[in-house]
Amino acid sequence: MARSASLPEPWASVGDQLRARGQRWTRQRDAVVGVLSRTQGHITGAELLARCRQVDASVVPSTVYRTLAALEELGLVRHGHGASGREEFHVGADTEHGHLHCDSCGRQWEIGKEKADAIAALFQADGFQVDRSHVTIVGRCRDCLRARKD
Amino acid sequence: MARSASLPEPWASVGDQLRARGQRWTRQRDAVVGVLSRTQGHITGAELLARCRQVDASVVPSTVYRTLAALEELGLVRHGHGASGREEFHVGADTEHGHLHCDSCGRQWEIGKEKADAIAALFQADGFQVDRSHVTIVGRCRDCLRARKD
DNA sequence: ATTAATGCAAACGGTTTGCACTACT
DNA sequence: AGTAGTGCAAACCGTTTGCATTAAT
Repeated sequence: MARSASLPEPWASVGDQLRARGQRWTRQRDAVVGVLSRTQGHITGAELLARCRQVDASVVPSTVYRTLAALEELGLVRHGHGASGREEFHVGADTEHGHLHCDSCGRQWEIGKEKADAIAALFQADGFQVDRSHVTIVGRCRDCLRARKD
Repeated sequence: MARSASLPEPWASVGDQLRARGQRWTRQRDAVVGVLSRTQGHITGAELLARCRQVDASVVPSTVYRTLAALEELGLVRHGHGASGREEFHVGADTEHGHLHCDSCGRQWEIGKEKADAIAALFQADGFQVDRSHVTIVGRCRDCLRARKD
Protein backbone atom coordinates (compact mmCIF):
# COMPACT_ATOMS: atom_id res chain seq x y z
CA MET A 1 0.00 0.00 0.00
CA ALA A 2 1.01 3.58 -0.72
CA ARG A 3 2.75 5.83 1.75
CA SER A 4 0.40 7.60 4.15
CA ALA A 5 -0.81 10.94 2.85
CA SER A 6 1.07 14.04 3.97
CA LEU A 7 0.46 13.74 7.67
CA PRO A 8 2.56 15.55 10.23
CA GLU A 9 5.33 13.55 11.82
CA PRO A 10 5.58 11.14 13.45
CA TRP A 11 2.59 9.79 11.53
CA ALA A 12 3.87 10.28 7.98
CA SER A 13 6.55 7.68 8.45
CA VAL A 14 4.53 5.06 10.27
CA GLY A 15 4.24 2.93 7.18
CA ASP A 16 7.97 2.87 6.68
CA GLN A 17 8.60 2.17 10.32
CA LEU A 18 6.26 -0.80 10.20
CA ARG A 19 7.78 -2.16 7.00
CA ALA A 20 11.22 -1.84 8.48
CA ARG A 21 10.06 -4.32 11.09
CA GLY A 22 8.60 -6.72 8.58
CA GLN A 23 5.10 -5.49 9.26
CA ARG A 24 2.65 -4.05 6.77
CA TRP A 25 0.93 -0.85 5.90
CA THR A 26 -2.76 -1.31 5.18
CA ARG A 27 -5.80 0.72 4.33
CA GLN A 28 -7.19 0.08 7.81
CA ARG A 29 -4.03 1.16 9.54
CA ASP A 30 -4.08 4.27 7.44
CA ALA A 31 -7.55 5.01 8.78
CA VAL A 32 -6.45 4.45 12.38
CA VAL A 33 -3.36 6.60 11.96
CA GLY A 34 -5.41 9.27 10.24
CA VAL A 35 -7.70 9.58 13.24
CA LEU A 36 -4.83 9.46 15.70
CA SER A 37 -2.99 12.20 13.85
CA ARG A 38 -6.00 14.45 14.43
CA THR A 39 -6.22 13.46 18.09
CA GLN A 40 -4.55 15.49 20.73
CA GLY A 41 -3.89 13.97 24.11
CA HIS A 42 -5.89 10.80 24.51
CA ILE A 43 -8.60 8.54 23.13
CA THR A 44 -10.21 5.27 24.14
CA GLY A 45 -10.15 2.21 21.97
CA ALA A 46 -13.91 2.35 21.53
CA GLU A 47 -13.80 6.02 20.56
CA LEU A 48 -11.06 5.40 18.09
CA LEU A 49 -13.02 2.56 16.58
CA ALA A 50 -16.09 4.75 16.16
CA ARG A 51 -14.14 7.52 14.49
CA CYS A 52 -12.37 5.09 12.19
CA ARG A 53 -15.69 3.70 11.10
CA GLN A 54 -16.73 7.16 9.94
CA VAL A 55 -13.71 7.24 7.70
CA ASP A 56 -13.81 3.62 6.66
CA ALA A 57 -16.88 1.61 7.59
CA SER A 58 -15.06 -1.65 7.16
CA VAL A 59 -12.83 -1.16 10.21
CA VAL A 60 -13.59 -3.71 12.92
CA PRO A 61 -12.66 -3.73 16.62
CA SER A 62 -9.95 -6.35 16.34
CA THR A 63 -8.12 -4.34 13.71
CA VAL A 64 -8.16 -1.21 15.81
CA TYR A 65 -6.85 -2.94 18.89
CA ARG A 66 -4.22 -4.86 16.99
CA THR A 67 -3.10 -1.68 15.28
CA LEU A 68 -2.91 0.12 18.60
CA ALA A 69 -0.69 -2.64 19.90
CA ALA A 70 1.58 -2.26 16.87
CA LEU A 71 1.74 1.50 17.31
CA GLU A 72 2.49 1.11 20.96
CA GLU A 73 5.48 -1.01 20.05
CA LEU A 74 6.69 1.86 17.91
CA GLY A 75 6.24 4.15 20.89
CA LEU A 76 3.66 6.30 19.11
CA VAL A 77 0.93 5.69 21.65
CA ARG A 78 0.91 4.58 25.25
CA HIS A 79 -1.95 3.11 27.14
CA GLY A 80 -3.13 4.33 30.50
CA HIS A 81 -6.39 4.53 32.37
CA GLY A 82 -9.06 7.15 32.27
CA ALA A 83 -11.28 8.15 35.14
CA SER A 84 -14.13 6.03 33.87
CA GLY A 85 -11.94 3.03 34.31
CA ARG A 86 -11.72 2.50 30.59
CA GLU A 87 -8.41 1.86 28.96
CA GLU A 88 -7.09 4.93 27.24
CA PHE A 89 -4.39 5.62 24.73
CA HIS A 90 -2.14 8.62 25.03
CA VAL A 91 -1.33 10.07 21.69
CA GLY A 92 1.16 12.52 20.35
CA ALA A 93 4.72 13.64 20.66
CA ASP A 94 4.36 14.00 24.40
CA THR A 95 2.80 10.77 25.50
CA GLU A 96 4.14 11.30 28.98
CA HIS A 97 1.24 12.99 30.62
CA GLY A 98 -1.58 12.30 32.99
CA HIS A 99 -5.10 13.64 33.07
CA LEU A 100 -7.23 15.90 35.11
CA HIS A 101 -10.80 14.68 34.80
CA CYS A 102 -13.92 16.56 35.83
CA ASP A 103 -16.37 14.16 37.40
CA SER A 104 -19.23 16.48 36.68
CA CYS A 105 -18.88 17.63 33.08
CA GLY A 106 -16.54 14.91 31.90
CA ARG A 107 -14.01 17.25 30.36
CA GLN A 108 -10.35 16.38 30.60
CA TRP A 109 -7.16 18.33 30.69
CA GLU A 110 -3.64 17.14 30.44
CA ILE A 111 -1.43 17.37 33.46
CA GLY A 112 1.70 19.27 32.58
CA LYS A 113 5.21 18.03 33.12
CA GLU A 114 5.89 20.24 36.12
CA LYS A 115 2.90 18.97 38.03
CA ALA A 116 3.52 15.37 37.05
CA ASP A 117 7.04 15.79 38.31
CA ALA A 118 5.78 17.30 41.54
CA ILE A 119 3.53 14.29 42.08
CA ALA A 120 6.33 11.88 41.26
CA ALA A 121 8.56 13.69 43.73
CA LEU A 122 6.06 13.07 46.50
CA PHE A 123 6.62 9.36 46.33
CA GLN A 124 10.30 9.34 45.55
CA ALA A 125 11.16 9.22 49.23
CA ASP A 126 9.26 5.92 49.46
CA GLY A 127 11.35 4.51 46.67
CA PHE A 128 8.30 4.48 44.42
CA GLN A 129 8.85 5.40 40.79
CA VAL A 130 5.70 7.03 39.42
CA ASP A 131 4.62 6.32 35.86
CA ARG A 132 3.62 9.81 34.82
CA SER A 133 1.49 8.66 31.92
CA HIS A 134 -0.81 6.71 34.24
CA VAL A 135 -1.70 9.55 36.56
CA THR A 136 -5.38 10.40 36.54
CA ILE A 137 -6.73 12.93 38.99
CA VAL A 138 -10.49 13.17 39.37
CA GLY A 139 -12.48 16.03 40.82
CA ARG A 140 -14.52 19.06 39.93
CA CYS A 141 -13.41 21.74 37.55
CA ARG A 142 -13.78 25.44 38.19
CA ASP A 143 -16.83 25.80 35.97
CA CYS A 144 -18.75 22.97 37.59
CA LEU A 145 -17.90 24.18 41.06
CA ARG A 146 -19.28 27.57 40.15
CA ALA A 147 -22.35 26.14 38.44
CA ARG A 148 -23.67 23.96 41.23
CA LYS A 149 -22.44 24.48 44.74
CA ASP A 150 -23.77 21.21 46.17
CA MET B 1 -33.53 -10.97 59.86
CA ALA B 2 -31.46 -10.81 63.03
CA ARG B 3 -29.04 -8.04 63.82
CA SER B 4 -25.61 -8.53 62.33
CA ALA B 5 -23.25 -10.45 64.58
CA SER B 6 -20.91 -8.43 66.78
CA LEU B 7 -19.00 -6.64 64.07
CA PRO B 8 -17.00 -3.52 64.70
CA GLU B 9 -18.70 -0.23 63.89
CA PRO B 10 -19.79 1.07 61.54
CA TRP B 11 -20.80 -2.39 60.35
CA ALA B 12 -22.72 -3.57 63.39
CA SER B 13 -25.44 -0.99 62.84
CA VAL B 14 -25.80 -1.35 59.10
CA GLY B 15 -28.98 -3.36 59.47
CA ASP B 16 -30.57 -0.66 61.61
CA GLN B 17 -29.42 2.05 59.27
CA LEU B 18 -30.99 0.28 56.34
CA ARG B 19 -34.25 -0.39 58.17
CA ALA B 20 -34.42 3.24 59.20
CA ARG B 21 -34.60 4.03 55.50
CA GLY B 22 -37.28 1.47 54.78
CA GLN B 23 -34.74 -0.95 53.41
CA ARG B 24 -34.08 -4.47 54.59
CA TRP B 25 -31.46 -6.56 56.25
CA THR B 26 -30.91 -9.91 54.56
CA ARG B 27 -28.70 -12.95 54.81
CA GLN B 28 -26.92 -11.90 51.62
CA ARG B 29 -26.25 -8.40 52.84
CA ASP B 30 -24.92 -9.88 56.03
CA ALA B 31 -22.43 -11.86 53.94
CA VAL B 32 -21.38 -8.78 52.00
CA VAL B 33 -20.99 -6.69 55.13
CA GLY B 34 -19.12 -9.49 56.82
CA VAL B 35 -16.51 -9.51 54.07
CA LEU B 36 -16.31 -5.73 53.95
CA SER B 37 -15.78 -5.56 57.70
CA ARG B 38 -12.70 -7.70 57.24
CA THR B 39 -11.45 -5.61 54.33
CA GLN B 40 -9.07 -2.79 54.84
CA GLY B 41 -8.67 -0.16 52.19
CA HIS B 42 -10.25 -1.33 48.97
CA ILE B 43 -11.80 -4.20 47.04
CA THR B 44 -13.26 -4.69 43.59
CA GLY B 45 -16.80 -5.79 43.00
CA ALA B 46 -15.62 -9.04 41.47
CA GLU B 47 -13.31 -9.75 44.39
CA LEU B 48 -16.04 -9.02 46.87
CA LEU B 49 -18.34 -11.36 45.01
CA ALA B 50 -15.79 -14.15 45.11
CA ARG B 51 -15.21 -13.77 48.82
CA CYS B 52 -18.91 -13.63 49.56
CA ARG B 53 -19.40 -16.87 47.70
CA GLN B 54 -16.94 -18.56 50.03
CA VAL B 55 -19.11 -17.53 52.93
CA ASP B 56 -22.44 -18.05 51.23
CA ALA B 57 -22.43 -19.82 47.89
CA SER B 58 -25.84 -18.47 47.01
CA VAL B 59 -24.65 -14.89 46.62
CA VAL B 60 -24.95 -13.70 43.02
CA PRO B 61 -23.37 -10.73 41.25
CA SER B 62 -26.48 -8.61 41.12
CA THR B 63 -26.94 -8.84 44.86
CA VAL B 64 -23.39 -7.78 45.54
CA TYR B 65 -23.56 -4.77 43.26
CA ARG B 66 -26.97 -3.73 44.50
CA THR B 67 -25.80 -4.04 48.07
CA LEU B 68 -22.73 -1.98 47.31
CA ALA B 69 -24.97 0.72 45.91
CA ALA B 70 -27.04 0.67 49.09
CA LEU B 71 -23.94 0.86 51.26
CA GLU B 72 -22.59 3.68 49.19
CA GLU B 73 -25.74 5.65 49.90
CA LEU B 74 -25.05 5.15 53.59
CA GLY B 75 -21.56 6.46 53.02
CA LEU B 76 -19.93 3.22 54.15
CA VAL B 77 -18.12 2.63 50.90
CA ARG B 78 -17.08 4.85 48.04
CA HIS B 79 -16.24 3.80 44.57
CA GLY B 80 -13.11 4.81 42.74
CA HIS B 81 -10.89 3.33 40.09
CA GLY B 82 -7.96 1.02 40.45
CA ALA B 83 -4.94 0.95 38.22
CA SER B 84 -6.26 -1.99 36.24
CA GLY B 85 -9.10 0.19 35.17
CA ARG B 86 -11.57 -1.82 37.21
CA GLU B 87 -14.05 -0.17 39.46
CA GLU B 88 -13.00 -0.33 43.05
CA PHE B 89 -14.70 0.25 46.35
CA HIS B 90 -12.98 2.06 49.16
CA VAL B 91 -13.90 0.62 52.48
CA GLY B 92 -13.56 1.64 56.07
CA ALA B 93 -13.78 4.60 58.36
CA ASP B 94 -11.32 6.48 56.22
CA THR B 95 -12.67 6.16 52.72
CA GLU B 96 -10.89 9.32 51.73
CA HIS B 97 -7.72 7.91 50.33
CA GLY B 98 -6.09 7.16 47.04
CA HIS B 99 -3.83 4.33 46.03
CA LEU B 100 -0.28 3.73 45.05
CA HIS B 101 -0.23 0.78 42.72
CA CYS B 102 2.81 -1.18 41.63
CA ASP B 103 2.51 -2.07 37.98
CA SER B 104 4.93 -4.91 38.36
CA CYS B 105 3.91 -6.87 41.45
CA GLY B 106 0.37 -5.57 41.73
CA ARG B 107 0.64 -4.60 45.37
CA GLN B 108 -1.14 -1.49 46.54
CA TRP B 109 -0.62 1.00 49.28
CA GLU B 110 -2.87 3.71 50.49
CA ILE B 111 -1.88 7.28 49.90
CA GLY B 112 -1.81 9.14 53.17
CA LYS B 113 -3.71 12.32 53.85
CA GLU B 114 -0.65 14.56 53.70
CA LYS B 115 0.30 13.40 50.23
CA ALA B 116 -3.26 13.48 48.98
CA ASP B 117 -3.47 17.03 50.24
CA ALA B 118 -0.23 17.91 48.52
CA ILE B 119 -1.60 16.60 45.24
CA ALA B 120 -4.87 18.44 45.72
CA ALA B 121 -2.92 21.62 46.42
CA LEU B 122 -1.16 21.33 43.06
CA PHE B 123 -4.41 21.88 41.21
CA GLN B 124 -6.02 24.33 43.55
CA ALA B 125 -4.55 27.23 41.64
CA ASP B 126 -6.42 26.02 38.54
CA GLY B 127 -9.66 26.09 40.47
CA PHE B 128 -9.81 22.30 40.30
CA GLN B 129 -11.08 20.49 43.37
CA VAL B 130 -9.44 17.10 43.59
CA ASP B 131 -11.46 14.12 44.81
CA ARG B 132 -8.88 12.51 47.04
CA SER B 133 -10.57 9.13 47.03
CA HIS B 134 -10.16 8.79 43.28
CA VAL B 135 -6.44 9.33 43.14
CA THR B 136 -4.53 6.36 41.79
CA ILE B 137 -0.84 6.63 41.13
CA VAL B 138 0.79 3.87 39.14
CA GLY B 139 4.44 3.00 38.96
CA ARG B 140 7.10 0.67 40.30
CA CYS B 141 7.64 -0.03 43.94
CA ARG B 142 11.02 -0.13 45.61
CA ASP B 143 11.18 -3.91 45.64
CA CYS B 144 10.40 -4.32 41.97
CA LEU B 145 12.85 -1.61 40.99
CA ARG B 146 15.53 -3.44 42.89
CA ALA B 147 14.55 -6.84 41.51
CA ARG B 148 14.67 -6.10 37.83
CA LYS B 149 16.45 -3.02 36.60
CA ASP B 150 15.01 -3.01 33.08
C1' DA C 1 4.87 -17.06 -2.81
C1' DT C 2 5.08 -15.88 1.62
C1' DT C 3 2.99 -14.53 5.64
C1' DA C 4 1.09 -10.32 8.15
C1' DA C 5 -3.19 -8.46 8.69
C1' DT C 6 -8.01 -8.63 8.13
C1' DG C 7 -13.09 -9.78 9.02
C1' DC C 8 -15.99 -12.44 11.24
C1' DA C 9 -17.98 -14.51 14.97
C1' DA C 10 -17.58 -16.20 19.17
C1' DA C 11 -15.86 -15.65 23.97
C1' DC C 12 -14.25 -13.01 27.46
C1' DG C 13 -14.75 -10.41 32.21
C1' DG C 14 -17.04 -7.31 34.91
C1' DT C 15 -21.24 -5.16 35.49
C1' DT C 16 -26.27 -4.13 34.83
C1' DT C 17 -30.97 -5.21 33.76
C1' DG C 18 -35.94 -7.27 33.63
C1' DC C 19 -38.77 -10.11 35.76
C1' DA C 20 -40.99 -13.62 38.50
C1' DC C 21 -40.25 -15.20 43.11
C1' DT C 22 -38.87 -15.00 48.08
C1' DA C 23 -38.77 -13.25 52.46
C1' DC C 24 -38.10 -9.17 55.53
C1' DT C 25 -40.92 -5.81 57.79
C1' DA D 1 -50.10 -7.99 53.19
C1' DG D 2 -47.05 -5.10 51.25
C1' DT D 3 -42.91 -4.37 48.97
C1' DA D 4 -37.65 -4.51 49.08
C1' DG D 5 -34.50 -7.72 47.82
C1' DT D 6 -33.27 -11.96 45.57
C1' DG D 7 -31.84 -15.34 41.84
C1' DC D 8 -31.74 -16.25 37.38
C1' DA D 9 -30.76 -15.47 32.84
C1' DA D 10 -30.01 -12.57 29.46
C1' DA D 11 -27.89 -8.25 27.86
C1' DC D 12 -24.47 -5.03 28.14
C1' DC D 13 -19.89 -2.80 26.98
C1' DG D 14 -15.22 -2.81 25.75
C1' DT D 15 -11.87 -5.90 24.57
C1' DT D 16 -9.56 -10.27 22.99
C1' DT D 17 -9.23 -14.60 20.52
C1' DG D 18 -9.25 -18.42 16.76
C1' DC D 19 -9.48 -19.21 12.31
C1' DA D 20 -10.20 -19.07 7.46
C1' DT D 21 -9.50 -15.46 3.98
C1' DT D 22 -7.33 -11.41 1.88
C1' DA D 23 -3.75 -8.67 0.40
C1' DA D 24 0.97 -6.25 1.23
C1' DT D 25 5.52 -7.43 0.46
